[in-house]
Amino acid sequence: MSIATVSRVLNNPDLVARATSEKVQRAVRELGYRPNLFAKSLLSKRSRVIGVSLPDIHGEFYAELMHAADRRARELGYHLLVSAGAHQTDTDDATPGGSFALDLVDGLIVMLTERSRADLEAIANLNIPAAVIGCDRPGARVETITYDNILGAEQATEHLLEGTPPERCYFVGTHRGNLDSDDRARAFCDALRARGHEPEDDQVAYGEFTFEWGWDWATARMDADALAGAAVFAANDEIAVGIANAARERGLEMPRDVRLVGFDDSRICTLLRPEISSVRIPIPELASEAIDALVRRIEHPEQDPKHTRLATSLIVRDSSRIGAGA
Amino acid sequence: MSIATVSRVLNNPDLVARATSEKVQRAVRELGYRPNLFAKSLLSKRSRVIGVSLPDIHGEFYAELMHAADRRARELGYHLLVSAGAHQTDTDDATPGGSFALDLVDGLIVMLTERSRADLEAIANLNIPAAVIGCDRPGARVETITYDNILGAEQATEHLLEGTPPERCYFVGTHRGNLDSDDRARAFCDALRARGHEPEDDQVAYGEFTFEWGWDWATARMDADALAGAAVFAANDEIAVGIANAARERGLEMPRDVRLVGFDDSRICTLLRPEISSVRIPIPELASEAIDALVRRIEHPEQDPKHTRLATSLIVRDSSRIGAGA
DNA sequence: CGGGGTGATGTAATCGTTTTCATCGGTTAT
DNA sequence: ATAACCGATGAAAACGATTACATCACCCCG
Repeated sequence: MSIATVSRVLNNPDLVARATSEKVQRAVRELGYRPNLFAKSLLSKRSRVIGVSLPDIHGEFYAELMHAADRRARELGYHLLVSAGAHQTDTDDATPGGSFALDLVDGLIVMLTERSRADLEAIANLNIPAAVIGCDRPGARVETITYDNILGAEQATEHLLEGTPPERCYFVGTHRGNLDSDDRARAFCDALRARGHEPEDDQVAYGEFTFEWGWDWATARMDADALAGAAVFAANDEIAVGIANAARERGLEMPRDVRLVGFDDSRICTLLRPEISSVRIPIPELASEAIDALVRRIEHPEQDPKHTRLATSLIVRDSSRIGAGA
Repeated sequence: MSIATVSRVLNNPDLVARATSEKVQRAVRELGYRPNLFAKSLLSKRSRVIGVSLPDIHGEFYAELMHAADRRARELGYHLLVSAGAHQTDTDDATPGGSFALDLVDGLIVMLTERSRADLEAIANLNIPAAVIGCDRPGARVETITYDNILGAEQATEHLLEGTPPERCYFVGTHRGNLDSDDRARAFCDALRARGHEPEDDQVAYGEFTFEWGWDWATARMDADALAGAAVFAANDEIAVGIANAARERGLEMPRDVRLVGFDDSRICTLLRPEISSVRIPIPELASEAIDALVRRIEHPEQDPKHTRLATSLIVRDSSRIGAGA
C-alpha cells in the first residue's frame, strides 16, 4: 500500500479496487487513523471553519443565534469560531474581526448593530467570504441577512393605534445610531404620520437597551404628566419590562391604563403578568440563513451575493390587548 | 533573502542582523505578508484553538460563560471553537465533542450537567488536554472547575430557615441526575436535618428547569394545602419565577405569605417585583479559570491537573427578606 | 599567517496530506 | 500478433512554513 492509495480510499473510493479498499478501510479502523486536518487545510486552503463576530455575546438573543448557527453549520460540515465583543474591544479597529484569526477561517459572519462602526465596505474589503447580519445596503458586496424592523415596528404601532389615539403613543428607543432602534423609531413615526399626526418630540425617546432606562423613562413621564391612557412601544423587551414595572408601581395596570409592546419576543415576555406583547425575530432562521449564505459564498464565489430580509411578526399578548383589561 | 531568513525575522529576530531584519520587516509590511497558519500548525501541531462543548447554548448563563471565556482566551492568544448542544444531539456517542474537530483543537472545555452522560473518564480518555466545568471527582485526570452548589444551597436554606420552620420549607428541583439540582437538593435536606427535621417526601420535588414546572408545582401545592407561610428554594430562577407568578395569581404576596429563593442570579431576578433572592454563580471567573486551567494543561502537560471550586454567594432580595412584608 | 571561533545566511529536510503523472499488467480490437 | 486502451497502483511534487545543519566571511589570537 502506498500513501497515495490510502488517500484515494478516503477521498475517491471509486478510483481504487474493491479488495484494496476494504483492506485499507480495515487498517484505518484498527489503527484509529485520522487524517491530519492541518495538512489537509494547507493543501486545500480550506479549514471548514466559520468565524462569527458578534457585537457582544450577551443575553439570550446571541445565545439563540449561536445555537442555531452552530446547528446549521454542523449540518454542512463546518465549525464555528466565535469572537465575542470584537467590535467594542478593538478600540478603533474599524474592521470587525480584526483580532480574528482571519486566515484560519473560510468565511466570516458579522452581526452589526451600530451605524458608524464596521461598515459593510470594510467587511467586503477583507476579501474573505462574508455574511452580515442586521445591516444591509443595496448592492453591498457581501451577503446580508436582515430582519424586517420596519415591518415589525409598523405592525406594533398599528396595533397600538387601533385602541389609542396617535398623540398618546410613545416610542422608547436606545441611543441614536443603533440600527435596530433607528429603524423602529422611523417606522413608528411613519405610522403616526399615516394617521395624519406628526409625532411630537417627546413621543420618541432615546436611551439604552436596559431595564433601568425603561423605568426611568416611565417614571419621568409619569412625573411630567399621566401615563394613563397611553400606549408605549419599546425598542426591546428589557426596556418594556422597566416601563411595566414603573407603571405598576404607580398603580397603573396593563392593558387597562397603559398598553405596552416590546421587541425581540424574549423569554421574559411570557414570564411576566400580564404577558408582554412583542415583535418576534425569527432567530433560528436568521442564523441558519446566514450560514447558508456564507457557505454558498465560500463554495460558489462566482455567484452574486444575495440580500435576504426575514419577516418579523407581532405577538399580541395581554399587555396591549384591546379590551383585555382587568 | 532566503525564506529561512524571513522566518527567523518573524520568530527569532535576534538571530538575524539588524539591517537585514529591518529590510525584511519593511517588505513584510508592504506586501502585507501573513504567515500561513495551516503550515504553522502542520509543523507545530498546535492551532491555538480551544474547543468549547456546552450541553446547550441557551439562556444567558451560557452566553455569559462564552463571553468571559472568549475574552480570556483572546488574552492568551487562543480562539474558541464552539460546539453547542453536542451532548444531546450525539445520540449515544458518550464522548462529548464526539462530532468535534478534535484534531483541530489544542484542548477541550466541556461543561457537564448530567450525571450519566459523558463521564469524566471518557473525556480523559480522549487523550487531549481538557478542562471540565460543573463536575468534579477527586483524582480525575482532567482539570475541573466547579462552583460550590452545596455552599450556595446551604446559605439559601439557612436563610429560609431563619424565618420559617423546617417543615414549611420546600425544594423544587429539576429531574434527578442533574448534577446541579441533585447537589442543591442534598444541601437543602442536610440543612433541614441539621435543625433536627427529617425532610418529608413532599418537601423535595423533581421536575424540569422551566417556568412551567415552577408554576405547576406551586399550583398543585396550593391545591393540596396552603402555600402561605412556606419558604421555597427553587433550583433555578426560571422555576422560581413560575412559583412567584402562580403564588401571586392566588393572592399570595412575597415575602409576606411566601418566601422564595432561586439559583443563578440571572437577569430576571431584578426585573420582577419584588426582586427575587438568588444564589450567584461567578460565571466570569468560572470561564476564565477554565481557560487558564486548560491553557496550563496545554502548555505544561507534565503538571498534575488541578481541581478548582469557586464559591457561590446568596444574594438576598425582597422575595425572601424577613420583615420586608408589604 | 593560518586555525578556530563567531555571527549571519543559505540549503534542504520535514510536517501529512492531495494530486498529477508514470508505470504496468491485462484486455480488447484490428 | 500488435497496437491501443484501461483500471489500479506507486512515485514524486506540491502546499508554506520551521529548523538543524552546512557554509561562508570575518576577526582575533597565537
